[in-house]
Amino acid sequence: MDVRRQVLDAAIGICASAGPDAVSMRDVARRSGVSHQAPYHHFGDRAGIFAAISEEGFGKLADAMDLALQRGGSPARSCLEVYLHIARDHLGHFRVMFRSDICGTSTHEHTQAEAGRAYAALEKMVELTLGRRADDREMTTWASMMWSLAHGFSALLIDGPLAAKLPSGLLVEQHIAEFVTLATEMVENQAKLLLLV
Amino acid sequence: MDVRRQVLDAAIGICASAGPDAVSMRDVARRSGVSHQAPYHHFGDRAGIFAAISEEGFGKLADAMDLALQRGGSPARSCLEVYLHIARDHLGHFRVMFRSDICGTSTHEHTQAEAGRAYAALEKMVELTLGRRADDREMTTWASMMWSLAHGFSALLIDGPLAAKLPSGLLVEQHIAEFVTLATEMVENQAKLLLLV
DNA sequence: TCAGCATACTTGACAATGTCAAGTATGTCG
DNA sequence: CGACATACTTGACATTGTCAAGTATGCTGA
Repeated sequence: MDVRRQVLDAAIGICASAGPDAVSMRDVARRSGVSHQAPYHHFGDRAGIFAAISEEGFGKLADAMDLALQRGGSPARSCLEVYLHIARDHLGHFRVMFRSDICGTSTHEHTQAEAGRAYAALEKMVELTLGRRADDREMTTWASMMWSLAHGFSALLIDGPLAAKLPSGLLVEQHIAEFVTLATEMVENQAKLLLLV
Repeated sequence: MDVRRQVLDAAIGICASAGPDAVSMRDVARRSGVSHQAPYHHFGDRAGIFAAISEEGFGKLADAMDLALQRGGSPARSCLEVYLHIARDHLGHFRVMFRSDICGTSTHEHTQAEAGRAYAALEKMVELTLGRRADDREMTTWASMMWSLAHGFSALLIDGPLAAKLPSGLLVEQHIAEFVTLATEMVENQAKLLLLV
């Protein structure tokens, strides 16, 4: 009944199974049992669908990070785990979220708002990890570093050549666990070191 | 005269300016002054062009990393700098190298060989940074971590939302320098710590 | 009650694209 | 000289994104 939702879900499904490039306006319309122009009414153009998927994805990420930080435990570890979890469990969203090229000119307003919420959670996590306030400069550097760890690993594992490089017999889940442990430990050691100086 | 090279360069240029999705067989043929089927002779299909670009890109990366490691200095810092340099200076290649979806089914043989060379350089760098041999398990974890730092940062800075998050007045070059310094220091501290235990 | 209007679509058309099929010209080699 | 590979070209086809113009349905204010 809800055409918008059906079209969106069809697109998300295709993104997860075959990637965003395989999403076609006419195909998602067909799958939703409507005419080839119905999606245009809800999303404007092809980029509009991707912007909507991206918005939803960043929303999920922000919510999950907020929740993880609220729950306590190591902030760095929690956020890394959440990031990887979202990337793997919402592959359709994740594959779109960082493709600004297909989401249209500088993305929609709502999409940027959700991305902003996620970035705010990231900064919160950095502050908790550092154990003190940081100025703009240091905050940006640390946020970039944490984000790079989480995002780089997700990207390389999901669509990149990393999965193929795992030694035989090593499960992906084990590798993820070891990565998260090393990254968390390293980051927290560095934070401690900075407190001492 | 060299149609293959002309087509490839046209495609690389479009990747750099508008992204791989904007590359069209007929367009690159037109730009090269040949018929719309000439590129098919050299590359088989659209994916073939991307596989060739990817091969060239990984080749450049592997060469640059080998050279950097040979030159001495901090291996971690050298490789991070090289990775960022390649990503920014060969944007057309970089945007394709990790898009396995558009490079065809599990990519071409040659492409994988070049990617393998780059990965070997990465492992060499990890070994130098750790200051000792590591078993498969530890090597994979460390390689993932270093690669994630370099790749995540490049991806977020170039096409992701990171560039927009820089505090006003902070140049991209400055941010890169600070990122590299923090990441190098952190990684090397962790390596030292592991040697003590 | 009914005209006016917004919402949620549909049908029809068009240029552009990826790719298959079949041609042609230019070597090169036994 | 003839067989064959290389490097193209011309022609066709289904599919795509999108513009333009229609239609049906529900609300809303006079």
